Amino acid sequence: MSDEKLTPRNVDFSEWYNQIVLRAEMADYAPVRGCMVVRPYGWALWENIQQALDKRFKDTGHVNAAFPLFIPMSFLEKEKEHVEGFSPELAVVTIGGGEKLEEPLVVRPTSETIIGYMYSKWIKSYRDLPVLINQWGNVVRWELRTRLFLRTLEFYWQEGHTAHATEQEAREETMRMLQVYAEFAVNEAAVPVISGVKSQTEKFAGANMSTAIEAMMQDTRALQSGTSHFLAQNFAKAFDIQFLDENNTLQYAWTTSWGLSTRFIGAIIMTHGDDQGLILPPRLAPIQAVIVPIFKSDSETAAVLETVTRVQAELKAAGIRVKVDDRTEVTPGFKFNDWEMRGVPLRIEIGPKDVEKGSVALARRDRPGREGKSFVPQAGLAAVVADLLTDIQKSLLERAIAFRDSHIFDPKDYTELTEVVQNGWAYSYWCESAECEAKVKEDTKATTRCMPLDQSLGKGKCIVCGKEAKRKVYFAKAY
RNA sequence: CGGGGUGUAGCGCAGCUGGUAGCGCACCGCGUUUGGGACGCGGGGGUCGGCGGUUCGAAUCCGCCCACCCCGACCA
Repeated sequence: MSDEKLTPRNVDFSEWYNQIVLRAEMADYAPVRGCMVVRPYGWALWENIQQALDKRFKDTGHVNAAFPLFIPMSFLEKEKEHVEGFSPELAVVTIGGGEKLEEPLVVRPTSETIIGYMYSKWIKSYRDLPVLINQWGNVVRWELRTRLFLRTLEFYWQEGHTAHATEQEAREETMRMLQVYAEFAVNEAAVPVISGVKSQTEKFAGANMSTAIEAMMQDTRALQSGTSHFLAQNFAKAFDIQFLDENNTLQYAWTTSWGLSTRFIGAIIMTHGDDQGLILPPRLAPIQAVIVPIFKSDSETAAVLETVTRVQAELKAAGIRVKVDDRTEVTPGFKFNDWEMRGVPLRIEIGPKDVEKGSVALARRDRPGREGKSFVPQAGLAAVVADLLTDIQKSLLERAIAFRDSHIFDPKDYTELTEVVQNGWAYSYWCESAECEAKVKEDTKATTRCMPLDQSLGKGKCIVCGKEAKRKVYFAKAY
């Protein structure tokens, strides 16, 4: 697969990205426009993402369930903003079993509506609340322009849908899950994110307030990598999710929804990858260490393979995800490049010299060439490897933070803002008017990404119009 | 939907002054190789996007259609 040099990032970032996805065998184009096949290596990464997130969801009291793929068209129409937001990108089934359907079925673009319908059946009392359900599944949005992982017609994700007795509880849930996403991104994927509130124009169709984690890719464009929405009583009213409270008063529930998709794989690729290929964070990497055996003669082969097998067993016993590349049809040099393309964090070379000296050669993926190489004894290798993986994880995060922070600017005036967003993000006061937001978008193609939560409120002038502004927002070109 | 482009082997391409298809990589077999993308020999694989027209003869010329890609509008 990895038979040629990658297009370097600084030559054509998009091309670099596409080549990595294909050559690392993360995904491939499907026969239907805009659809992709997630290949085993890409899916293994997704499974590790799922595990890391699912644990966090369970730890915060959520349970999993599965709702249908098809949603009656009329459900979408019950929430005004929701249908306006999603109708242009719906896939609709009109024929089933050869018969024209009474009512068209929408292939779910998101499941607020059908889950809202079910919640109205299940929720009758304050004692039924909160309902904290998540589902892992796929959805379809008929996008015009697609990119592997970043925007495909069909994508895999999880969507959490919760219902609460009070506004405060629902708001807390919205923020809790935003925090879960942020913590996951930073600690598992080494993707530093900025979390905050979306503007009214950027929010989810049907939400009162949307929040998101935003990550900076290496071309400085922003990638919304996870969202958490406070839906107020909008869907509860549309679907009659009502309950009797302690005082026997009928109340509408307060709901939230939150999601993170296979798009996150794109975030990992574009945060960490280099001109050799992918670099996966050790905590999520399907293969954390790959052993490349090296030998010439038959007599060497036996000795090398014996050592390789023993080292493999020791690492595996230590809980390290290790693979031996025992292919005989390609040379070690080919394998080095191949595993670099696939982003395996650590390579272990074992050859005749190592058998003789009782050593192995280690090469860390995040530091190319001689700098990342070391020669260590076979004795106690598992501990050394574990420490190295920890260090690689840490280094990746530090590097990504350094990149991000060196590309965030505080422009002095509007002219400077229009300049900095060409190669970075601007963090500026904004009056929160749609007009000023639209002006920036028209002049620069940059949009508001999010307004961080931990701001001390109350001072500053809008970078666009000069009026009083309460808080700052990130302006950036986005995916 | 507007502007531009491309369709020839799995991928990338050549052939386009008409004469019945070729190169590189990949793939299969054998042998030699193996510490940074090995080499030799042999081999398999193509309705030339589709339909129609011109012609003795079309990958090649003409017409229509289709698909995909890029730019824009739109977007998790």
